[in-house]
Amino acid sequence: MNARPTCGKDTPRAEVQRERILCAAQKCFIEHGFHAASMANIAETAQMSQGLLYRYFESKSAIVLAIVERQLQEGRAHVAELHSSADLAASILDTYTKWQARDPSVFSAALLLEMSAEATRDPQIAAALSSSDRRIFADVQSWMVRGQDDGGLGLPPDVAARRVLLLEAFVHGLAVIAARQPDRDPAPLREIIDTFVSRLLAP
Amino acid sequence: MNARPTCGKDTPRAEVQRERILCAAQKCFIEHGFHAASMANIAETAQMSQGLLYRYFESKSAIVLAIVERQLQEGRAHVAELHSSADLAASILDTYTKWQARDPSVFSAALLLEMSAEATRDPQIAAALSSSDRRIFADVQSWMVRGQDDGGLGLPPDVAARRVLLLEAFVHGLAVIAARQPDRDPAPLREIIDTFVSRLLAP
Amino acid sequence: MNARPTCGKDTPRAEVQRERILCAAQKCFIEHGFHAASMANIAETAQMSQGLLYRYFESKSAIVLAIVERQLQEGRAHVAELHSSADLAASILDTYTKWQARDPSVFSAALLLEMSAEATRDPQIAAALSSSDRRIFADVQSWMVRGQDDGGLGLPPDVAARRVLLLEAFVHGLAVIAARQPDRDPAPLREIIDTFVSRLLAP
Amino acid sequence: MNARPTCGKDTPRAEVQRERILCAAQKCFIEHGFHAASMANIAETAQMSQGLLYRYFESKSAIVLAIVERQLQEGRAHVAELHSSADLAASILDTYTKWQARDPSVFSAALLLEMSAEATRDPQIAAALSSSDRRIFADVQSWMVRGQDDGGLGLPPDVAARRVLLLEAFVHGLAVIAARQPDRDPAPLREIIDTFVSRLLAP
DNA sequence: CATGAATGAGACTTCATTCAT
DNA sequence: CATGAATGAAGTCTCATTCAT
Repeated sequence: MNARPTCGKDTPRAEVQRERILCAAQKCFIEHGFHAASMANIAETAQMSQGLLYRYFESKSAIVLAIVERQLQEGRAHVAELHSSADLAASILDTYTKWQARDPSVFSAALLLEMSAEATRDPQIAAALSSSDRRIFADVQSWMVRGQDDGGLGLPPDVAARRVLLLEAFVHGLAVIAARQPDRDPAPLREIIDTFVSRLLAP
Repeated sequence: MNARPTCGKDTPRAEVQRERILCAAQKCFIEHGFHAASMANIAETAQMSQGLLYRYFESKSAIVLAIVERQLQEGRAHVAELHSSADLAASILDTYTKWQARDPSVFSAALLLEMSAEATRDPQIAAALSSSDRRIFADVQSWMVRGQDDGGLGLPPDVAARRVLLLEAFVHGLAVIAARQPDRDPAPLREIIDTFVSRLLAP
Repeated sequence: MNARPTCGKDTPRAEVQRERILCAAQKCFIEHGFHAASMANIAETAQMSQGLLYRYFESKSAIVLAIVERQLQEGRAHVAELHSSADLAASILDTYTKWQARDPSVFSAALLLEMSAEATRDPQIAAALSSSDRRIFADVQSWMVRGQDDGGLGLPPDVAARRVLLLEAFVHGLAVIAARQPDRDPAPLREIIDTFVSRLLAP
Repeated sequence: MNARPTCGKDTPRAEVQRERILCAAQKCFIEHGFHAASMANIAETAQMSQGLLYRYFESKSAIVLAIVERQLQEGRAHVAELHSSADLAASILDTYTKWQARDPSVFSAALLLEMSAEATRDPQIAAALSSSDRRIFADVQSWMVRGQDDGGLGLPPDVAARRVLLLEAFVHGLAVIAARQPDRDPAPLREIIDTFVSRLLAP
């Protein structure tokens, strides 16, 4: 019954292998999408046999979920930087630029969108996204509420809540634009980001 | 409730069949995603044999492409209504509400996102989206440029361009939010849409 | 979701195909056992593609179950002949002889044993066997209870019940012997069957 | 409850390991069947690595064969007790009761049946069963032939041979009944065993 | 025009077995 | 002696596509 009786340990080896698999999987998922990417694909990219994948992950959907959570973590990290940043606009622009460049190393607009679409159908993914979104929301809101001498914006909670939502929509919208318009001139983007941010932060 | 709400057009026989297939396909794609939906699925939903699908479409990906173009058309129709609307905010809210409700009749946030992600990988889809986006962009921009006595905003072209982009990002971002947060209270959304629109249209 | 939307019909064609598959499956199961026989095996024996098997049976275990029920039916038919037979002993000997000869056409001692063992683990098979056994038990018992002028034995029900059980054990035991001792001289078998039957039918 | 009830023999190291493996294998085979039980399963149950299994057994089928021989030995031991027993009927009833209870400690009706079915296909198993059966046959026969003052039955060899066969069929038949009818009331069994034995031993 | 039976490739997954450590 | 990571073949099942009817 139990496929991995003595393996689940957090031995460094196992962790390295999981990383290798997740790296490969991320690459494949970005390149082909969650469904079109095959385990054969992932195994080849990770330079291991297909069978070995199953020593470290119970199923393909477990890998998908791990990648989803990984992306969410990276997203949260970005956001953390973001609101600690002196220059919110620069940070958003940086994110957008990476999305548009399709740098497969870390972050991916396509994955963000596919994850979001998949959340519509897969309850596990929906739960992961929901939990992550709530955490990010709270983080950003608390930043906006914090006093200005603490690096915050000093907004009342209800106002902050609305602005977080506004920001969330805008940033996610940039992901859609990055995916759909890889050749777009980034200059106007810089401008609208600046506009948006300055108006967002205005009282 | 009715499976084919927009299908009853008075078209020659072949066109009717294509419509039936596309309606079925749309339903299936929304429900399962482009890859997870099968031809068997579509045929069953369209109440016809699988073989017949191939008389009207060369392959599954041809159906996908047709659906993509269909969605884009519907999107353009929405946008046309939208900027002719006296109340832009109400129109956006209406769209968002349908997205969140997952009304399978016409429009789908999940499909919008999956299409956008897929554009990253499939050149045909990318081309379709790009062409459609450009057309929408031009439409909306020309509306903004048009004089206020013509129902426009009377903005200079370069300013209009930036605002279109801003609007595009915002609306697409709402699709992401609708997909990821099906249980979210829509009240704050109404507020931020109002805020956004009023500031957007402001000079 | 539904793999065979318009197929389950009892068209003659479908019935023929199901028969072909079951014939092939029976042969394979007898030859290799339920688990060791593969779908590839069955498909090849039935001279069709593996995929086609799934148009007529939902899964391998559905085929196994169908074969189990088929064997049980054949068993019941044998039993029906058996107790209508003027010569019970000859009928049992005939069954034993077929078992020992491993005639793969209809009946199989190996399958009977494997089924019985599998009933220990698979609830569906257990249910099928249990239901069939009960029916056979009742049939034979009612024969024994029936008056002698009706071709029965005229036994009281409780006595009949014990004799049916005794007979059941003996016949199943012959299946084990047939499986384990393919080269055994059948002569002593004839004798013990005669002995057993004559003592069984004695008052 | 204890996983290795009969394992604690005082043997050199290697023998102890083999025993551990065989005990684990027996448990797994009873629980899942010969084919469905995996080496991973056995290793886990034996609390050792999979690799180690191969130090003591050449292959899975070697383990299967060893288990078969083990069961046969236990069977012979039972039979030895049996015919030395003052009360044959009680001994058979005891065996049947254990079979029906599916006491995993030593003996298993399911394994007996699966072994017998497998003998139909695997020559090695067939040979093992055949040899064991012959030995048991001779044992029991010689007991029946022995004089009554020696604890035997004092039967002539040819009569004895037929009675052994009869007994063999009956006892194996009980195994089938035990496997197929786990919920059967054991009372009638006691009665038919008594009947059978008393008539068997009668001259 | 329409059907749906049929195919073959390929998907995910399991497993007996080997081997470096 | 012992481990458990690794492999590759094989298993079950799905699916886009074709074709005789």
